[in-house]
Amino acid sequence: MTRSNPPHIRAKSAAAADDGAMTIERVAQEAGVSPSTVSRILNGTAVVSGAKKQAVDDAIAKLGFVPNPMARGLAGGRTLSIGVVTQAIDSPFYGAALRGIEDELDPAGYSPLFVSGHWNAVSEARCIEVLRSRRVDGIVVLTGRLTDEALMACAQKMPVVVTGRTLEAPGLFALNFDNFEGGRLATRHLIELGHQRIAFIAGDHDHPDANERLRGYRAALQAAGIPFDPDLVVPGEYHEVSGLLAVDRLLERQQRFTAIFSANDQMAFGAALGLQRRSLRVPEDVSLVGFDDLPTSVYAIPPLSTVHQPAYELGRLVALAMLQLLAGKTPSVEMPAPRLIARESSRRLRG
Amino acid sequence: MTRSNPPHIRAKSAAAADDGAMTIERVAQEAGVSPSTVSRILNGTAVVSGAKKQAVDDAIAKLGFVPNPMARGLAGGRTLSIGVVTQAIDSPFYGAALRGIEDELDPAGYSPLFVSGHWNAVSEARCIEVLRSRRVDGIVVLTGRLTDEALMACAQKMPVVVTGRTLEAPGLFALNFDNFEGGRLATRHLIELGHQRIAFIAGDHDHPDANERLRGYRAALQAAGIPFDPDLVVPGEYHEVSGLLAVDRLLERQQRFTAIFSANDQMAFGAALGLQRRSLRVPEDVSLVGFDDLPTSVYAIPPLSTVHQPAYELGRLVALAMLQLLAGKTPSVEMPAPRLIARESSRRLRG
DNA sequence: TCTGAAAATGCATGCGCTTTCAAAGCCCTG
DNA sequence: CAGGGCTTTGAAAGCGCATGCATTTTCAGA
Repeated sequence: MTRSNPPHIRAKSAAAADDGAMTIERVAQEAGVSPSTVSRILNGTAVVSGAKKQAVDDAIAKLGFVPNPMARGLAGGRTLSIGVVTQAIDSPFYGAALRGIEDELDPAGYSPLFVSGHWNAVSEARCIEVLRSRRVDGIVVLTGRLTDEALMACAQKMPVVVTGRTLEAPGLFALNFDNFEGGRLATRHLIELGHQRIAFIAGDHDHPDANERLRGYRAALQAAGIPFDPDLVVPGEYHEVSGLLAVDRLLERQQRFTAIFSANDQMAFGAALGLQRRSLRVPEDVSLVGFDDLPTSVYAIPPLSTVHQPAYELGRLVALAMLQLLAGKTPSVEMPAPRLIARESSRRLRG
Repeated sequence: MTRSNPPHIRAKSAAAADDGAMTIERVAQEAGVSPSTVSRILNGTAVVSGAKKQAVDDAIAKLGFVPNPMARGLAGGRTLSIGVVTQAIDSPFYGAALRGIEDELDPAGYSPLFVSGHWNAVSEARCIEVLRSRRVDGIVVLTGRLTDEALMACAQKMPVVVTGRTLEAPGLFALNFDNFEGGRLATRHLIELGHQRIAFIAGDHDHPDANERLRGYRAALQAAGIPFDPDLVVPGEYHEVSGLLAVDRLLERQQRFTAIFSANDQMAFGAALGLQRRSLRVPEDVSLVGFDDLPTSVYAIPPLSTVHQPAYELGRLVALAMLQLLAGKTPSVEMPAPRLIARESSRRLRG
C-alpha cells in the first residue's frame, strides 16, 4: 500500500553528503588539526605528534568516521580493491579459495572483486578488461586459460598473481601447487595397496594442472616398474559428467583395471556413480582416488581418498602475495606440499 | 634474480594519470564538445543533439575511453556497486546464486561486492558495516540471521533486497522461496510412494526456511491422515555432519522409519553416509529426499531426489529486484514455484 | 640566548566526474 | 520581425581525500 518512494532517491545536489557520512574535514575540525594531518594519520604517511594523533583518533571514534573509498581512490590513484578472476565462482574448490582471499585481504583494507572466467580464454580476457576498467589495484588469476604472454602483458600495468602455472616475470608472481607430486602420491598410494592396473581420468589437455597430474601418475608407475598403458588413460573435463563418461569408455574398451585415479574429485564422483551403474562396487571391486579434497569428499559414498589441496589456504597465500607485491616487496609465500588423504574409496587389492 | 621493483610503484604525483587512462576531458576535446556533454551522453542525463552524440561516441570508441568509477562515485554519490551478504561463499548453493547476481548486475554496470556472514548475526552485522563503509549503493542479503528490525533499519539508508523471509517495508524488498510448498511436495512424494514413517531432518530452528519446510512436512502428513510423530524429527544445521548425526540419533532412538526427508541436500548426503555405515541401503531400505537440488545431487550415490531450488535464477531475480529498487521502481519479480525432482534415492515402499 | 637543521603541520591543488546555473540557440506566435 | 518560452550546451563548482610544497615548531648545539 505504502507505495512510497524508496527513501534513497539521491538528494538534488551532487553527491549530497546525505546521511551521517563524516568527512575528514569534520574530523579535523573536531580534533583541532588540519585535514592533511588526519589523512596522514589515517595512512601512516608521516610522523605525527602523539598528542594530535590521540586527538584525531578520539575524534574519529567519536564521529564514527570511515574514509570514503571513492575519494581515496580518486585522490590516491588506488582503489583498494583487487580483482580476482576465478573460473567458476560456484565451484566448491574455488569457493573455498575465494573465502581465503577475502579473509586475507580484509584486514589489509582491500576488497576482492570476483569475476568468473568460465574456463575460457576469451571470457577471461574480458574479465581482465572489466577489472581494469574498475581500476583494481591488482589482479589475481586462479588457474586461468590465458597465455603466459597475456598475463605478462597485464603484469606490466599492474601486479598480477597467478596460480596453476610456473612463470617468472616482473610484477608477476606465480604460485603453483605441486600437481606432479600430488599425482605421484595418489598413484603410489594405489600401487602400495597392490594395484597394478590403474586407470587415470585426465583433465583437460591444455590445462597445466592436469598434465602435471598425469606426469605424476606416470612417474609413480615407472618408479614401481609398472608399464604405462595409454589405454588406461581417458580424457575428462574436470566435472562430474566427465567421470561418468570416462568409466563408460573404460568399460567399453574392455579394459581390465582394479583402481582409478581421477584428476579431480568432481570427476571421481562421476566415476563412482558410473561404476555403481555397472554394478561395480567402490572399493571392493575398484579402488578410487581423487584430487582436491573438496569439502564434500568426506561425505561421498564411500568417503573419497584424495590428494588434499588446501583451497582456502591457497586463497590466503595468493592474497598475501598480492599484498606483498602491492607493497613493492617480492612475495615470499610458498605452497604447502601435497598430502594424500586415505579414506574409504581405496583399499588393498585382495589376494 | 631479476629482483626488480614491480613497475607499479605509484608515480610521485598524486594519482598520476599514469597509463593510457583516458579522461572525459580528452574525449570532449576529441569530439569538440564540453566535458559536461560527454557526461550527459554517458549517463543519458539529458537530450543531446544527434550530431554531437555521434561525435562523442566516435571519440569514445577511438580513444577507448572507460569512465573512472572512482571519480564517478565521488562526484555522483554512487559507487555502482552493490553489496551481497552471503552466508558462505563456498557453499554450492550460494555459489550458484552469486553467479546469477553477477550475471544480472554486470550488464547494468553494477558490480557485486561479496562478503560472507558465516551464518551468524553478529558477523552479518559487521558485514553490513563493511559494505556501508564501502558506500555500496544497495545491499542484498541472502537468507541472513539478522532480525527484521535490523534489516528495516538498514533499508532506511539504502535499498535492501533480502531472500528467505517475507517482509514488507519501504526501500526493502523480500523475495521468498515457497519453502512450505517445497516441504509439502517432498513429503507428499514419499507418501505417494507408500511411506508412512517418514523422518525429518530439520534445519536450524531460528532459520525461517527451515521452519517453513517443517511446516510443509507436517501439512503433507496431515493431508494424508498420517499422525505427526515428534520423535521422527531430528534437528540439524544444514551441513553434512548434521545429517550423519541425525541418522545416528534416529537409529539410537530405535525409531522405525522407511524414509527420510532432509531439509537440505547437504544433510541428505550426510544422512546417506550415515545409513550406509549402518548397512542400510538407499533406497532399498530407506528412501531419501533432500531439498535444494545442488549441482552435485545428480551425481550423489544414489542420485538424490530433491526439491529443486533455482539458485542461479534466484540470484538473477534478486539482482533484478535491486536494480529496480535502485531505479526507484517497485520490484516486480517473483520466485518460480518449487518443483520436485524424483531421482533414485526414493522408491516405492515394497509390499 | 641564539641559530640552523630537522620534524611537524597546514595550505592549496587536483584526481575525473556529475550537476547546477546561466548563457546561447531554437522555434513559434502575435 | 520581435519577443517569449523551451531546449541544448558550456562554465564552474564541488565530491572527499592525498600530497607536494611552504610554513611553523622543535630542539640540539654553539
